Amino acid sequence: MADVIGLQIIFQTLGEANRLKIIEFIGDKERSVTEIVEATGLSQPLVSHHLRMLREARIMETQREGPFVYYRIRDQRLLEALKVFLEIFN
Amino acid sequence: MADVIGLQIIFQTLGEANRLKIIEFIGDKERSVTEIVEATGLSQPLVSHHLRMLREARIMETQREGPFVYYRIRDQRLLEALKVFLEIFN
DNA sequence: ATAATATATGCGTCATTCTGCATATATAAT
DNA sequence: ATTATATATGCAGAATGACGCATATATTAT
Repeated sequence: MADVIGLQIIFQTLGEANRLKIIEFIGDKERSVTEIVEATGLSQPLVSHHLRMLREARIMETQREGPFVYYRIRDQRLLEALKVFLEIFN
Repeated sequence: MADVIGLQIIFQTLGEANRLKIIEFIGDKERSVTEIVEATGLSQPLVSHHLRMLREARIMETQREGPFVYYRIRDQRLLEALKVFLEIFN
């Protein structure tokens, strides 16, 4: 169970309400920034800011298609791990 | 995958280096505050402070035995979940 | 080239959190 | 009661992070 300290950035990034909202909205799908803005009600710069953190933490990855940038969760096992956390802490 | 927002406190609490050190040291065992202080090299008040947050987040639970307070991880499945995170993010 | 839409970045401010230090409380022994 | 050890708490300063706003960059269409 060594190296847990390396997870600091991950948990730091997950420990913010708006980023969790974004993750919950994206789920196992792909979503453009605009879609995320509309779904969350956050300002576009704020969403971009949080998406950047999620990408830099390697929680999400992006794919540009024309003028749109689609975000998705990089490793779908993360969603399973989140379910485990939900079981542990109601 | 709803309610993920409820995990904010958990991830916030896990997203700090000293607390991760404490978790890593405790593992599946019980440890007194003094043992944690010695193992981490942190000051005793600082360790107490972080332990309080871990307890309030229901990540850890305590048991007093005489003058000692032993801390342990409340649900051992958390350790498995951390392993999954380590697999996802090297 | 200009305009329109989509996304990203820079900066200042406010709020939150970590830490050190001093001190308080709890338990046990003499 | 006093002393010693174990743990917890209060407060102030420093560091960090979120947010709003303005603006920059990228892409497509006219």
